[in-house]
Amino acid sequence: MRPTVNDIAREAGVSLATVDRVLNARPGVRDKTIRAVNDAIVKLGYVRDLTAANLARSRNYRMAVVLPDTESQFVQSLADALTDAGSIAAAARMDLRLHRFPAEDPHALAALLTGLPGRGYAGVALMAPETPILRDAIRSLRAKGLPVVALVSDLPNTGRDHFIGTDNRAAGRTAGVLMGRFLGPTPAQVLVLGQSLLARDMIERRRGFDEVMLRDFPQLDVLPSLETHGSGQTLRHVVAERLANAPGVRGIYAMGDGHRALTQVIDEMGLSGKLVVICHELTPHVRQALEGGEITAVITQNLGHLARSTLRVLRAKADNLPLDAGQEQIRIEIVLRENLPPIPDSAALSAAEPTDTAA
Amino acid sequence: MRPTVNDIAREAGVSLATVDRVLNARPGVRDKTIRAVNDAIVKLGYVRDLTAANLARSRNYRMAVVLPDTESQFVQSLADALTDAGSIAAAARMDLRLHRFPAEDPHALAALLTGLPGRGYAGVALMAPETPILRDAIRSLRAKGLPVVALVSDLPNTGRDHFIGTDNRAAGRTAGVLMGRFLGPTPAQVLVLGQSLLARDMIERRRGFDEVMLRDFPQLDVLPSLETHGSGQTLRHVVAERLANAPGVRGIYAMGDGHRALTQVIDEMGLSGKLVVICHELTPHVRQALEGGEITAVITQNLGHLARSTLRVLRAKADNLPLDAGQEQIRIEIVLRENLPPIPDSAALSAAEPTDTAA
DNA sequence: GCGTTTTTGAGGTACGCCCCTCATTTTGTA
DNA sequence: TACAAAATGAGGGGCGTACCTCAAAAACGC
Repeated sequence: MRPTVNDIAREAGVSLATVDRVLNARPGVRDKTIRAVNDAIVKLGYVRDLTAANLARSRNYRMAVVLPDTESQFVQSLADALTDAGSIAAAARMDLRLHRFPAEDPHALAALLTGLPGRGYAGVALMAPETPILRDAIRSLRAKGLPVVALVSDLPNTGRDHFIGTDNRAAGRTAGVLMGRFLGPTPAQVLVLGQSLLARDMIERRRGFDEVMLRDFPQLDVLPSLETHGSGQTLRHVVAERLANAPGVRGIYAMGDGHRALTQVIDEMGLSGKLVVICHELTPHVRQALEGGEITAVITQNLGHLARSTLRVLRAKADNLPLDAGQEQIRIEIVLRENLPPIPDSAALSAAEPTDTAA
Repeated sequence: MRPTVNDIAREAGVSLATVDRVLNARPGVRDKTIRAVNDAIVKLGYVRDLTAANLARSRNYRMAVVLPDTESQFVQSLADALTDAGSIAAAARMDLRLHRFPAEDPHALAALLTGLPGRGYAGVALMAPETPILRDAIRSLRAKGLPVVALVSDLPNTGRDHFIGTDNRAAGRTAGVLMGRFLGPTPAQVLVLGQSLLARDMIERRRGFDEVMLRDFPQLDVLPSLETHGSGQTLRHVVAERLANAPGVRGIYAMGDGHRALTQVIDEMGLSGKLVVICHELTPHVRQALEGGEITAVITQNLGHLARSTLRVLRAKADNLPLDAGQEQIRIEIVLRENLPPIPDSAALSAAEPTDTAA
């Protein structure tokens, strides 16, 4: 049997009330007594039963997740992953609420954020580009005691409590090595695409990519980035034009989204499988293109993991508890056709339930 | 506020006792009443508070983890990861016990396993090669109601409840593509090492590797596997001899362990960075060799994830609950020097704790 | 309508912990 | 030594659920 608070009290020769005071860091206990209790805790190997503690506290965690209203598959997949994770975490008194803001409107975002406190929220997770007005909004949230967590793209100068996502520079470097090694020693040109060169993650990816290319693969000529501004139309034109005019192009690094348009151009020009194409984020389209051969490799992050990590971090921050750094690290994953993770069947129930609410 | 059993009782116009009977599928309730209660549950959106339920049940989960007593870094890292995960899960009434068995003694293993029931265990996770006697032991465990989970290497013909690990065939394929693409179009020879060609995982890796090599990289000549039988000595000799006599060898695929010896040979022959070396499992040695350039790429699985997954699966099986298939999938990770995950500092406490036991 | 069986209600205790109050003891200080 | 202040003990109510008992009510068969 696991030891309980009562066992500690007996072992330490103090009352339950004192044990409670020590465990919950309440004032009015002599150092000597504190030590006695802690000794008993160590001796008995006591571990507080968190489920019972939370039950007693009747703590619940309403969390806001704020995402841009982009219709991109990535954001959509992220939202899905968060919703999934949230519905499971509901059993642990989590209550996740998704909010969307107009992608290009920092003021609307700020208004949304400042409206959050007072509505019972215990924390906020946020995916957004950094702007001065956002910085202020985040500061004000934190001043009101709400932890703020940056999602996918970091907000380093806002005082956010935590960043959940990959190191984009390292991701860019990884794309670089793959590109370099896959292209081999023959000189070639590499096209780089990104919807906007202002976004922090794009800049960092590009920096990491260039770093490796310059250092390790001098035979490769990396062309200046092409901006697509999120438009499939633009991307198609720009890429088609480049591929037609620069016959030395043997690799494409797509830093942003617009994968569908890219795949189309490649197909139309009959170049599927003949180029090394590396992009980010394993969305359904990208998965298909990997299988089809239009895309060679994908640098991605596990959105399920990211979503669950978000919930754990928000919760830990709300309770002011430490994090398990190893668990919260979002890895940079490399996906090729050969290690494409199978799509888990959502109906993978491995056991029946006595009643349909028990799970 | 989340609805509770009391709310259901009120809504359905029945007593608490009846709600309890319905929720826990106890006998003696009319169909009509059951329906009324279920309607109330749906209407209020009731979700049973699992933590409170488990508390009331005073359910605890003593789980056995059985590993070979190999001194390999991989098994050691796995044991560490499991211990870590176990100590965290202790807060959720988990009680993980590690057992080791003599690696080459199936009888000792079987004896260990058959001794487990009756000692309060609720489940077993096991990493071991499949033998007939093991099959029987597992069947007998399951007959006694203990779920059995295979770790790292699957035990498909034993009726185990679940397998936690990667698809070794796909891992071999992944190693194959990397080898092929990294070596480029120039003809070359590839050395394959494995400690024993009888182990299921080795066979599957080799099969996946060959599959890709034959199909996609005909210019590469994959030499027959060399068996090292887990001896660093043997490995050193064999590899040195081959490298000296076969100047066309430009790639090494190390399917098993013995990475330390391999790194040494490569260093001694001044071949660091000149060969494409691909191996499995990111142990501390391998990490070092990746940074040093002796090893080019590693196919690995996240042991922290694997350990946590093990606990979740054991628990779900013990409670006969469904699994989140997506979460429990162990991915095949590709690690290069550029995306080497940083070692999380174990003292990465992001917040102070009132007492050192509260987490 | 009777007795019998089945269904339902009422209530209690427990799980391990949190959080509060009030009385009592101990400690430190003048 | 007396006194205030600090530390400790004792105890109760609660979180949401599980599981038990016993009595009361309803449904059933004849």
